[in-house]
Amino acid sequence: MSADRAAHVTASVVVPTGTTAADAVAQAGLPTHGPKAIVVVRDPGGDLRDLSWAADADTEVEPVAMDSPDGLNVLRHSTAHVMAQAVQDLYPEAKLGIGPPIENGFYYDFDVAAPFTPDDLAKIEKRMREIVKSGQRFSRRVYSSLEEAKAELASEPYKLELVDVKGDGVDTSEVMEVGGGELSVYDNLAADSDKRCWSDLCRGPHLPSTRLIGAFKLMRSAAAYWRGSEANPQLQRVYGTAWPAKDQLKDHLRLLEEAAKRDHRKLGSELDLFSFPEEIGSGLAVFHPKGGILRREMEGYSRLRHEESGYEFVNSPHITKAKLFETSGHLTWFAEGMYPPMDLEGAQYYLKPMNCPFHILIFRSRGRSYRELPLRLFEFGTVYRYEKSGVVHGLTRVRGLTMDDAHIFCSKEQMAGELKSLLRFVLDLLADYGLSDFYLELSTRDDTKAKFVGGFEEWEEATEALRQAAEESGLDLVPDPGGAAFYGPKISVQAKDAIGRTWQMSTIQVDFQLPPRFGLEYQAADGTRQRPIMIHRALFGSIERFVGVMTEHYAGAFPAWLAPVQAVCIPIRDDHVDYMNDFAASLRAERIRVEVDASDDRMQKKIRNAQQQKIPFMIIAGDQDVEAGTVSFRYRDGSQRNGVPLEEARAHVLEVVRSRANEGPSAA
RNA sequence: GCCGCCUUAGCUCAGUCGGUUAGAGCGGUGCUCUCGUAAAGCACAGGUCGUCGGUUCGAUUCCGACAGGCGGCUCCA
Repeated sequence: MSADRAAHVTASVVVPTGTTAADAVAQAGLPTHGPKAIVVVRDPGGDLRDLSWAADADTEVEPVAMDSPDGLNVLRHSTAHVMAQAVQDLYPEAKLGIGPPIENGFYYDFDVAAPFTPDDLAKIEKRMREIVKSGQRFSRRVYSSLEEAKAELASEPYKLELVDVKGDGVDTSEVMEVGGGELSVYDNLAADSDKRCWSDLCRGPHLPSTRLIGAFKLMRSAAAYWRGSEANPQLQRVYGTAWPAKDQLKDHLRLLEEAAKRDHRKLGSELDLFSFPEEIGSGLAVFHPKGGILRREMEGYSRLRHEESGYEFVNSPHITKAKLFETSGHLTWFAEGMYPPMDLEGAQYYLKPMNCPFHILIFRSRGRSYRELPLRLFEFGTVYRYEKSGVVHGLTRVRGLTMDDAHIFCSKEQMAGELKSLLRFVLDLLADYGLSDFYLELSTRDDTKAKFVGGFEEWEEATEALRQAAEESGLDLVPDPGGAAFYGPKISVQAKDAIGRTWQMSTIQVDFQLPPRFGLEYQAADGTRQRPIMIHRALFGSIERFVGVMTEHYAGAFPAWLAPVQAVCIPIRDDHVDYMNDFAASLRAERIRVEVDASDDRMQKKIRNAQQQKIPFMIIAGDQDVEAGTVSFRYRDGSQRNGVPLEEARAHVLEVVRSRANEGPSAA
């Protein structure tokens, strides 16, 4: 049981034979309304049941409160139903898709003639309020047969399709509409009569009443493919959020605002870090001087760590003749992700979408001995990928990117150890940049799907080695069956940022495809020729994405060691400029990035400017400080340290920067 | 790539129901002010209203295509 869930567990109650869960909850004196209301119960089999569920034998159940993770899902799922009812009230021709709860909210898909406008959403929201207020009851009903279900759902083509999918025995566990051993429908009944207002094919469970929906808001509408496939028609998806109480909705909206303030695209231009000039093309960034410093610092520290960990640095060109990518197989399986070729002197050249083939050629440039393994080749390699126009997004999804890419060539025997130390290395390095909350995803082969390269045993061995490395890290490991590339399984490191959003960072991938394609081999101790195992890995993913993630993680207030400008000296009057220049020069001599603001702004304005630029140290001096031979610090958090002797001030800045501390600085 | 929305000064945004000189704040430049912890004052410069085409006597405004952006879907470092 997760800690999250444990915190919400209420002592179990017994539902006596022939009575309902609601009776038992009321009997136990548990809340039945308000944000902490018990909305469903968990039966001994672990399934969630409506409060109207009746026991056919004395049954011990666990009451589930609305503000628990399961309770929130129920709330949001029920709110999705309310929304669908509102939509069909207002747009009777709308056909229903699916409407599950998601993180922080829910969505529902509709087939409508025209997409929803913001005005439509406002109308839908208004209608939803009426429904919520009217206190409709959710009532479960089970279809006695497939035919009965189909007859009732005759006007809902998508629901019919779901019923049939279920009939096919396909796993539909992720579809809320159908599940378990029966087909059920939820009727919304008017509060004071048993009049049926609306129904939806659904496995439930649901809130007892719409009145329990404390707060909700429709967020946006967008198109989504039916059942997630590009080949299917697009439905209109409406996203909403729902909470047990109004304050929680407010908090959630505040969090979204906070996230918007951290948006690296916005901060990127505010802090003059990078831009995407239209003239260059979509998804192609230029880094301005300040963004350039960020990259240089990030790359520099990474280089240092790689050097210490036995990596060798290589370089490779950005374009190559087609043959290389024919050999590697990229042109057969990655062509749609590549820029089209250019014809030169009778040959076709391609921009490289990946670095691996180049590193392979370096491995193959001469005979290799087992004594050289593991051979770790590292490069900040810039690659170009033709991303579909709709997916390009800030720095996190671009068409030109620089990977901190390495390929490790090792023997089969070395693989497990190498993976283990590699994962440790990855996590340590990310932690040095201030990311510390991780989980891992293990992407494995899905045997029911596409073809795979390599034998079953190779896959097993590599997957096991990855799994062991992951497990030894002690981090949560989320399986991602079928997520592997066809040439090998992988671990990806997901990092949570300062406000809890997760980003895919590093990937560690075992490759069975390329070594044989390029005929790689080395000479073993016994004189035989062996094929090396190849591991691909990128820690930042791409420098561009990493800059974006760091920007959002720190909300632009970078740690002093990364900050493009580490200190600004602010003279209070013109005649303090020389004093500040001298002090700045003494810092600059220690490679501190320091500026003196000698503009004719008032010092309050200079502080405001430095604050907005999120500069770690503001160093101020006026008459008092000049006379005393001191300076005064103001930090980003507004805290101050006044009258610090010059030598001490200098040592303080150096200490904070050189420690690569990711917190502060602050006087606090 | 698909669906919807958006594009006016370096930035954030007004505005034009199709009609002489398109506005504001910030930012920039100049001058005045010389000031102790988040915005001193004044003045000036800056826009062929994303691009191309169409409709019209006349288009920044209406229509279309394209480019770029935003939110999703699919995909992904």
